[in-house]
Amino acid sequence: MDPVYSDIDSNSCDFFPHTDDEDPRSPPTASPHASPPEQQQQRKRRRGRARSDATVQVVKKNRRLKANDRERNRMHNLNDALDALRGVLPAFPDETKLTKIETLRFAHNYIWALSETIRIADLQAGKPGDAPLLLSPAPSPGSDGCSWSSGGSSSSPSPSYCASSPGSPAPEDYGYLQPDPVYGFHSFLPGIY
DNA sequence: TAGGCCATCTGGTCCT
DNA sequence: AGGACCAGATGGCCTA
Repeated sequence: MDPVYSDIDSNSCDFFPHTDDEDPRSPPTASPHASPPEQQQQRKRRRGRARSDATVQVVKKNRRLKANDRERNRMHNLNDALDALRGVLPAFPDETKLTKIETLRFAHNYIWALSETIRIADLQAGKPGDAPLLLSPAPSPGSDGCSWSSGGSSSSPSPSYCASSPGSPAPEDYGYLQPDPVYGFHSFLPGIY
């Protein structure tokens, strides 16, 4: 089990074990002091006010806990979608799980590579005599550190959005599309080569 | 030990 | 009003 989750369990298991409208941890509001009858009404009013303040606090807290729960679920859904995306991307032999940002960039590059493959295949279909040319086996990073040439094509949109992504274009990122010395570029496009 | 990655909390904003 | 979304803050875990 992920240690984070165990941590969550240990820390937040009491965050939402009950419904929003009840709070067993509500602080007692009874005053320990006795008071003269003439002050009872005032006290009552004051106590009523205090209780409503406490109630407001409890309501706010419950609302916050509920929002936290929703936010947690939302992020879990996001992670599930990310896992699903990892599932359709070509797996690496070392089974290293891609980080979130790696997954997104990989997916972007992968889609682009597949699109290029289709586009170039269509071109080849129109020119049957030519030597087979699919994807450029060695995409070269552009000056932005993230785009690369697409086999001499100038019309195809090479992946460049990530250039605007802060902190990205590390060389190892577009390495997904570079020929791997061990597994080769074809490992990037299973079933096509 | 520093840095990267991650999950969670939180408050703000926008939308329905 | 309440939910969704977002970004910043925080702390834990892991690895070089």
